[in-house]
Amino acid sequence: MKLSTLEADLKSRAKAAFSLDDAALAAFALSAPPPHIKADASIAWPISAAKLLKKAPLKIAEELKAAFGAELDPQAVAPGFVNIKLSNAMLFEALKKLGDPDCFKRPDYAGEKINLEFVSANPTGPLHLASGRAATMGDSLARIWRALGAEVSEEYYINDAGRQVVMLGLSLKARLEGKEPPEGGYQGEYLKDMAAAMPKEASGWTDKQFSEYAVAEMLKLHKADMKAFGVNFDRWFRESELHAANASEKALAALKERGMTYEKEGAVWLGTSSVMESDDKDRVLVKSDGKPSYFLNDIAYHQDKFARGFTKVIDIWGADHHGHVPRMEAAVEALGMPKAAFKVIIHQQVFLLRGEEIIKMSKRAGDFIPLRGLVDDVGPDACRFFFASRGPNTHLNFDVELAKKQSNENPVYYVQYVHARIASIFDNAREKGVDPAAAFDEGKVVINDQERALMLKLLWLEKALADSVRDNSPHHLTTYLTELAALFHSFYDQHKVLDPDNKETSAYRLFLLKHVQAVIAKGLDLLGVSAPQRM
RNA sequence: GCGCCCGUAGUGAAAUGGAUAUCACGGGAGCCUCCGAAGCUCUAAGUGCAGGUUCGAUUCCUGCCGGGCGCACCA
Repeated sequence: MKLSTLEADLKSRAKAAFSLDDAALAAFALSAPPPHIKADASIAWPISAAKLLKKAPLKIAEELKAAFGAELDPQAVAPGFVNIKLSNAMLFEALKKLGDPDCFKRPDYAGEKINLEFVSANPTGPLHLASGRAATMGDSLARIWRALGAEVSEEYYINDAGRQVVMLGLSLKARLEGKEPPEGGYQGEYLKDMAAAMPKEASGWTDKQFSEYAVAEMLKLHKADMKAFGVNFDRWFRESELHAANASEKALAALKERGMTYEKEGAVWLGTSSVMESDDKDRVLVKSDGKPSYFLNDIAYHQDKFARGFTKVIDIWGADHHGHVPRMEAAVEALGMPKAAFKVIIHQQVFLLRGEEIIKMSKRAGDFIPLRGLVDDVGPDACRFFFASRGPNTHLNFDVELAKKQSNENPVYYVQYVHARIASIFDNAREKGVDPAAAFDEGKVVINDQERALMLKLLWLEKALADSVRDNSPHHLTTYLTELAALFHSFYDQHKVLDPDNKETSAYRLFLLKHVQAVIAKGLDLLGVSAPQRM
């Protein structure tokens, strides 16, 4: 029985024993007890239920304990915990369930179609380091949601229309002609490289052709960079697709029809504040020059996403855009979409340090650190594990030199080493003629403390995934994997797996390690990190 | 000024309101005749300040101090 199944089972027993409704049991959860408590799982619910039930917590714990039955060896402990232990048979059964490819699927994710948009950097320069954070978060979350049973489409939005793209084209043209980019153009070296590689006939191109060429080339770069980072987007969505379909006009018409707009001072406004009451002021949809605002285009884009049949539309934005969240939420609601179907995940920004100095990254000024360089230097595994290990709200100062120096001590290797070590043990078993899948008597094996800790830890993977989606962050998974790795390394140091004199123990330990290896591989895969056989 | 985010050991991080605050790097002391030492064991060091709520606060609330970001008919 999986821990989530066990939790549900115990919860329903509590529900029956105290004649309660679901709301009263909202806080009912299994959790891992602190190390000094000799139990496998712990329930703190009796303490929180004391007020509701008007009983002493410990009394509730005693009654809950009575409802659980003896096979879990439940103990009621002050101030009101119930601690349980899993029998060996339960442990083995639960471990075998981990092999099931669908074992993390949850019913509430069945039929969920999620559109997850992230990175979406402007195509005016190479991807810089900070994009690594959004890319890691987005792709890891997508993988985790898929493991839970959702369908996820990873999407990248390309602003390939508007003034910046014109400027990009003009800057490229200038470089081709050996001139400096115009005022407000892009100064970076990458346009010199691009100009150098252009076809001969380019000198006769129109400005529009330069723009299109530059965007197309930049897009190739972004795609290559994301691929090198292990992120595969399902859709690269161009802003120009929206314009070709008159999407902004349609979005505007929809908003007008729903009575959400008004005209003032020659512009068309959306009542994000006055009608929807979720923003601090109303926002312009059509500027007084008659052109759609960026906001309207963005609304059209989100309308398009919903029209494609997604049940959830999620954006990942840097904190520099957090002020836009209320207006976008209001707009989605104004379109008639359910509030809960749209979500913006905000992550704090990444600051780049060069020594003590903070680099103000600017594609225009050409001073920024490309993502590709770091990925090539330290590898995508170390990069992704590094970015994935922090919660979205940490304010991250990224020292490039330090990152290169420290890549050798990145915890990712500590975790990957588990996988490689176990692979090596299985190689060894084969060499010695030991059957790696030999049967053993589950009823007779003696499980030592470290093995028990390992087994339990494997079962808590479920919780790490649940926590990750709850907080929209994969960092719970990196923490979990590091803890699991520590338990393994400690076990490995003290216990020999292959023991020719004790075939039962060997078989049992190989069985255990097979599952440790599988969980490590699964966890790393959900982070987009490789699980090597050798290092 | 208003809004959002952050402040945990020397450094970087972890901890759905739970029990003795966890981990890595760095510091100190040890461990390779034995399946991979990218490892293990031991050790020193921490919740910005002041209140409040609570049986219980790193977590929630208020104020202060310190830092980041945002407050466009730009995209």
